[in-house]
Amino acid sequence: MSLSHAILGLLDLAPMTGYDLKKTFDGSVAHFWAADQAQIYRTLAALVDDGSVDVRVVPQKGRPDRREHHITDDGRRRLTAWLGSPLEPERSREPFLARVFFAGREDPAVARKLLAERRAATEERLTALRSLPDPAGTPAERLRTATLRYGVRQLEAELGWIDETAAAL
Amino acid sequence: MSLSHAILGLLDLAPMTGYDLKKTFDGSVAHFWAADQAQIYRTLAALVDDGSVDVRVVPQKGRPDRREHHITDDGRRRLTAWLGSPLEPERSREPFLARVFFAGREDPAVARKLLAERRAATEERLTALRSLPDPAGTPAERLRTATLRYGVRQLEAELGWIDETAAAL
DNA sequence: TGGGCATATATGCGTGGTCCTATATAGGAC
DNA sequence: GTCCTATATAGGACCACGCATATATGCCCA
Repeated sequence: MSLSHAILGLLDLAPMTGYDLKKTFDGSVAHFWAADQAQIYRTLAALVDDGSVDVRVVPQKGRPDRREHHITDDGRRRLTAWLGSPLEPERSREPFLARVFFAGREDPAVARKLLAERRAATEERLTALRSLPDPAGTPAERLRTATLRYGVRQLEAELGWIDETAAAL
Repeated sequence: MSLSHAILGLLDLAPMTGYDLKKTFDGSVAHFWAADQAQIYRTLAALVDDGSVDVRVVPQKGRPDRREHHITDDGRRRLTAWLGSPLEPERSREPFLARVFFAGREDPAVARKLLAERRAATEERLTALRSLPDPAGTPAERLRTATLRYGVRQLEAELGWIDETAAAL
């Protein structure tokens, strides 16, 4: 359940409503974490239950009240514990590679189409990543922008592999 | 539900029991797909239900009967349809990058430890990948080994990023 | 007046998936 | 004799998640 930790991390930067969190996930952390709106609200409720977060209702005129979620000391402790805990082994799951692996039973055109489609998608994601601001500031900011550079490197490596593989067909 | 397609793909290469499939997932396709044993049996049952696969029971002495699963013509059609269908957009979920992103609130030692741990894990996976045989044979075999080279490229890119990022701390 | 968009929260349903445990048998190690 | 490993299958509990949908309101634009 890394989503709860990601939420704690974001609430540590600033108190937010579920709605704010959704926008943040879709914006500044989309390159490494996608979150469903319903799941955000559910996880938020669980975090309130276990005391990691508390809610302050801010009335608004003309709009539903903001239920602003603030991280608690307990929440900060859990965040710190997570950041210091050993890395969980990641289990791979890459549908694209699965297709490549099995594409051999089809006409060569299928594999070519696969690679071409992926190339387009990868290029698109690369432009999206590169257009994001990359100012190196405080150490904390540098770590955050490093996650963007990670994406750029991975995508560039992928383009290289696609071209090599397509050429070998 | 890519697992069902991965299973169909493997059964297209050779008929197998659930047990065989588990070994295959842990072995030759582990670099791009991890599968839980219970989930394999459940998915296999679903594939039998929808006619993609049929079972031939092969009695054995001293061991439980082999329930050998064979792909049917319907199954082959579904496999082909999947291989030709448009790529699903992949939603990212990278716990490691999430940690890096939020590590800024901690002592610099935390980020350093994070990168060092990841470096070791990445290096380990690289050696595992490189030790696998890589003979270019038929076009189908070349596509399968291409998925290994994909992993090598990604891991190498990651090592580069880790070193760059660690140096910038 | 009506439509579309932004703000804001929440439930229900289904499903894919992980972990744990149970069952059955044989061979080899200690 | 007991324990471990390999072969082989499967159910139960639980969980995180994705998608669809509902509700409420105010603003702007046509």
